[in-house]
Amino acid sequence: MNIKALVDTVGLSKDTIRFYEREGLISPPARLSNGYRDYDNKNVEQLNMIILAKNLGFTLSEIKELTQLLYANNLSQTNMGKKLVEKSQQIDKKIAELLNMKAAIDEALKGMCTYKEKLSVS
Amino acid sequence: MNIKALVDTVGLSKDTIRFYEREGLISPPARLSNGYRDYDNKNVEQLNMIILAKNLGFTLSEIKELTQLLYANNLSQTNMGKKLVEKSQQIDKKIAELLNMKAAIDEALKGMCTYKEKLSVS
DNA sequence: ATAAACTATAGACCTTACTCCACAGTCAAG
DNA sequence: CTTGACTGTGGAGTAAGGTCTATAGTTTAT
Repeated sequence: MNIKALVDTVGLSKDTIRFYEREGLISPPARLSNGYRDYDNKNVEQLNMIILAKNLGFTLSEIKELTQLLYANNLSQTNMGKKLVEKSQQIDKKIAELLNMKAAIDEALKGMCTYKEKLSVS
Repeated sequence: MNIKALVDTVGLSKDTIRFYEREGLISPPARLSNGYRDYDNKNVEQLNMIILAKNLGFTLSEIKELTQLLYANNLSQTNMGKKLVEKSQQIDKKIAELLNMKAAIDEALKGMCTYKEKLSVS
């Protein structure tokens, strides 16, 4: 698939996709005889993972590490295992923090309801 | 409390704290007669919330909106309620995405284990 | 065979979120 | 009453993460 199709599939700009390639966040796509890039499903998967991870506050260098763990086959197994467990724990922490924030928001909402009740009683 | 104490409490640099003040992310602290800032617990709370939210991938302008919702008293109640519910849903979505990523990581870990088993059998 | 749409590279430019610097006033300890 | 740690302001500088522009080759439809 050419870059236009990829842009339409993942919703990133072509500049961003090529920037990610330069930065080593996605595997360099195959090239056609004319020099055009020819992306595959793995690239789509990688980009979707990047979008997800970015939205969750991971930096590009963290994402680079993560995608390399998820898509590379050439890392030492024990090393990789250690890092994956680490990432998994990092994610658990983020989930806990999100629950925390949600609690603060719900608190604020509850406060508002109390206020409204007071209004409707008086 | 002066800025030094605040720095020691929240772990941000003084430059960052003053930057957040300029950007309207925290309430402007009271000033002593000599012009020094005099922070209170509300400021500490606000900064902790900012740290949390930043770590979760919210931009400063999103955080500005959020903290204004949580700490301001001068917003129209219905408007505020709507936005808080919106934020709450946004957070639910992030949690779902994190669980997704965790699944991908666990998948990779499982794959590794299978690989290891094969090795130990052969 | 030419216009319109696509692709490539290289490098300049931009925004966000800090971070640092210069210069000046303030305060507490010895 | 000076030295060292603190505070203030304004403005320049920096790193990350893109985004845009110029210039040039390719392909498809008419």
